[in-house]
Amino acid sequence: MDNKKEKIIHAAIDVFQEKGIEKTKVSDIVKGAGIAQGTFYLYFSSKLSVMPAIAEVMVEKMMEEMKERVNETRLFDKQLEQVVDVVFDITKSYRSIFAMVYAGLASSEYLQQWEKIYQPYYEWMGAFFKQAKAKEVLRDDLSIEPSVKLVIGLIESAAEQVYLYDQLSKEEAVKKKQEVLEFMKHALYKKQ
Amino acid sequence: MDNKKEKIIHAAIDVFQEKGIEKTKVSDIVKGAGIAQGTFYLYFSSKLSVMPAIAEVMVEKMMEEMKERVNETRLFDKQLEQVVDVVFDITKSYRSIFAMVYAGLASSEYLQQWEKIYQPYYEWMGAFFKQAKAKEVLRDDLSIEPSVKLVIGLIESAAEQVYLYDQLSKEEAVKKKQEVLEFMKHALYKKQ
Amino acid sequence: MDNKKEKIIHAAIDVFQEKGIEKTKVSDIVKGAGIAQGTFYLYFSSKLSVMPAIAEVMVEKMMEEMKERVNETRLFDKQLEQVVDVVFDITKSYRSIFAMVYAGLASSEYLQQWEKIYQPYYEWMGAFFKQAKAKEVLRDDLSIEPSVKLVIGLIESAAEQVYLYDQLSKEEAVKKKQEVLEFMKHALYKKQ
Amino acid sequence: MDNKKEKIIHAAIDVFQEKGIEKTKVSDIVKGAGIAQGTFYLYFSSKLSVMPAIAEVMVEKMMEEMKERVNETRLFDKQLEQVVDVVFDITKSYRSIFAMVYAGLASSEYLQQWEKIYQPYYEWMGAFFKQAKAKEVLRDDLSIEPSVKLVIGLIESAAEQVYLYDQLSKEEAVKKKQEVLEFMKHALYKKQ
DNA sequence: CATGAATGAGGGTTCATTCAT
DNA sequence: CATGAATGAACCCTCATTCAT
Repeated sequence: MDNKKEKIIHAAIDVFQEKGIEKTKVSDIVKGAGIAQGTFYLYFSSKLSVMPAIAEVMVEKMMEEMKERVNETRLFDKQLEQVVDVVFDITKSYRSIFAMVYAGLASSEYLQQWEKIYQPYYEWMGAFFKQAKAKEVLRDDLSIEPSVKLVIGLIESAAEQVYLYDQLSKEEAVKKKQEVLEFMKHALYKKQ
Repeated sequence: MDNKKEKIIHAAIDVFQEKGIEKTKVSDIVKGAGIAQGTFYLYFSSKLSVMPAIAEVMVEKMMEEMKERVNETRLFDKQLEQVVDVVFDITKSYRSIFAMVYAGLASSEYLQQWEKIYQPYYEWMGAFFKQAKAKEVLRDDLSIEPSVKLVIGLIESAAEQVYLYDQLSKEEAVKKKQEVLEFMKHALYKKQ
Repeated sequence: MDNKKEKIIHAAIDVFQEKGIEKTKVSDIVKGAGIAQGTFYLYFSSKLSVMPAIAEVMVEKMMEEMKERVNETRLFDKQLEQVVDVVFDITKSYRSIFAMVYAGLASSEYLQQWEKIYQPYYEWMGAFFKQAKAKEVLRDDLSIEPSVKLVIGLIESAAEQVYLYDQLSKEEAVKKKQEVLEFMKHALYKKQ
Repeated sequence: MDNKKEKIIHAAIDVFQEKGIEKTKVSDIVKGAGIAQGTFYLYFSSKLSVMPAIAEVMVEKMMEEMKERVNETRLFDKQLEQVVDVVFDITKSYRSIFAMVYAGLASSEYLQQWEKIYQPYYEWMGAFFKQAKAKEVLRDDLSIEPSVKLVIGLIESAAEQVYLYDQLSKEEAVKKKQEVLEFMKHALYKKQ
C-alpha cells in the first residue's frame, strides 16, 4: 500500500499521543513522517481526517494481536486471560488516541464511521464467546452480543484506570487484570 | 460568591459540548458567561486550564444526583437500578466533556488532578457497596474497592456506547441498562 | 513634595532600566511603587509621560553629584578627573534611561522639553570651564559653549562604551577614563 | 538573493524611524515590505530581533560612504573633514535607529552582538589613523585603538546634538562640524 | 507526485485605562 | 485621594492550507 500514507498515519499516532489533539500541528506530523508539508494534503484533507485511518490501523493491530496471542487450544479460562492481556496492552498504547477520536470528532462527520471500524472487533469477540458457550462454560441465559460490548467496555475502562489515570506500576496492573478476570467470570460463567 | 468564575465554568461546559474543544474559542466562552474577554484571564490561565474545574463541577453534580435519586429505603436491586440511571443520565449530559478532559490534556499537567477529583465518587460508591454487603446481598469474597472502580467503568462505558458511539434510541437505552444490571448482578451478588 | 509621585518616578526608573521601554508595563511600575494601578493615573497620563519627570530627576542627581564631588580648591587637572568620574558614574546608572527618553519619544511631544531639562547641566559645565580659562589653563582660542557640549558628549559616549556596549571590567573603566582625560587635555589645554 | 529578508529590514528601518519602536506594529513593517504577516516570522522571531540586522545594514552603509567619500589622495585635514561629514550624514539618517537599538534592547540578548557589528567601522577608522600617523600628522604618543573609539563617539554625539536634540539649522550644523574638527585636531595632532 | 516557501485569516493573550466603591 | 477588579481594543503570532516550481 501507499508508503507515504502509512508514514503519515503512524507519525500522527505518535504526535497525537505525545502532544494531544489541541497542540498537534500538521507540521509536527510531516516532520515525523519525513515528508514535505504539502504532501500531507495529497493524502488527507485535514488534520482531523486522519483520525478514522488511525482508528482502522488500531483495530487491525488489535485483531492481529488477538489472533496471535489467544491460543484456541487452551482452556477458556486461559484464553480469557490472554484476551485481557491484549486489551490492556493495546489500551496502554492507544487508548488516548481512541479518546481523542471521539473527543475531537464529537459532532463531526467522522463519528459515523466509528462503528464500522470497530465491527471486526465485536465480531471476533462474539465468535470467541460463542465457542465458549458451546463448550458450556458460559451461562445459558447469556445473550452474546450485548455481553461482548459490555466486556470490552469493562476491560478497556479497567485498563484506562491503570494506564491513564492512576498510572499504576506493573505489579498493580497485574492485580487489576486479575480483578477484572474475577469480575468477568462471575458475570459470565455458569454457577458451579 | 466567586460569581464570575462560576459563570465561566458553566459557559465553558456549554460551549465545549456544543463545539468540541478544538473549535471552542475563549471569545465564545466569555460571550456565554457575559463577561469581558480579559476577565477570563483573571480566573484561568488558558482555555485548557478550565478543564479541571469543569470536572469538579461534574463530579459534584453526579454526587448530588446520587444522593437525591438513590433511595436508601428501597431494596438494593432497586437502588442499583437507580445508580445506573444516574450514571447514564450524567454520562449522557457530560461524557463528551470527560472525554475531552483527558483527550485534550493527554500528556499534560492537569491529568494528575483527575484522581483527586474523582475521589468523592469512588468513596460514595464504596459506602453504597459496603451497606449492601452488610445486608448480605453481595458475594462474601468481593473486595469492595476494586469492584467499585470496575463497576463505575462498566456502567460508564455502556452509557458511552449508547450515547456516543451508537447513538441509540430511548428503548435501546433502556435495554442496555437492563443488560448492564444483569451483568453486574451476576458479577456481584451471592449465588442463590 | 508629593510622596506617591516620587515613588512612581523612582519605580519607573528601575523598571525601565531592568526591562526596557517595550516590555515595561504600568503594572510593573505600580508594583514597584507599592501603589494601586489606578493611582498611577492620578499623577501621570500615560507610561511615556513619566519620561520628562525621570529626566529631570536625573539631571538634578547629576548636579548634586558634581557640586558634591568636584572640589574647587583642587587643581583643574584634578577637577576634570572628578568631572569624568561623576559623568561615568551617572552614565553607568542612567544612560539607558537617557537613550530611552529620546528613543521612545522621538517624534513625540516630550522631546521639546529635553533641552530645557539639560540646561542647568550645560550651565554648570560652562561656569566650570570659564573659571579654568581665567586660571589660564585652557586654550585662549577655545570657545566655551560649544566645547562644553562636545566634552559632555565625549565623556558620555566613552562611558557608554564602557557600561553599555563592551561591558568592561573596573580596571578597563579606569583605563578608559584616563584615555578620555588625556584626549580632552590635548583638545582643551594650552600647549606648553 | 534573500530578497524578502532585505525588504523586511528596509521596511523596518523606515517604520521605526517614522513611528518609533513602541508604536511600530509588525503589520506596518510587512505592509511596507509588501509581504504577508506570516512571512515576517520566517525570517525574524520578533519585532525586536530585526534590530541587529538593521544595525548591520547601517554599518555597511557607513563603510560604503566612507570608502566612497573619503579621498585618500587629499591632505589628512581634508580627509578628516570628509569623515566628519559622513558621520554627520549617516547619523542624521539613522541615529534614531541606533538609539532605539539599545534603548529597546537594553537588558536584552541582542546587545551582545553590537560590538561585533561595529567592528568593521572601528577597523576602518583604525587603518585611517595609522596611515595618518605614518605621515607624521598625529601625535607620537597617541594610541590608536582607544582614540578611534573616542573620536567616533565624539563625532556621533555632536551629530546627535545637531539632529536629535537641538534640531539645528544647516548653518549651525556646518558650524558644529567645524567645532568638532577643531576640537579633534587639538586632541590628535602634533603640536607645531 | 513531491516540495516547502509563502500566505493571511483568525484567535489567544496582554495591558493601558476606567470607575464604582 | 486611593483602590484594584473589570474592561475590551489592539496586536502578536500561529499554523492550516495553497501553489508555483
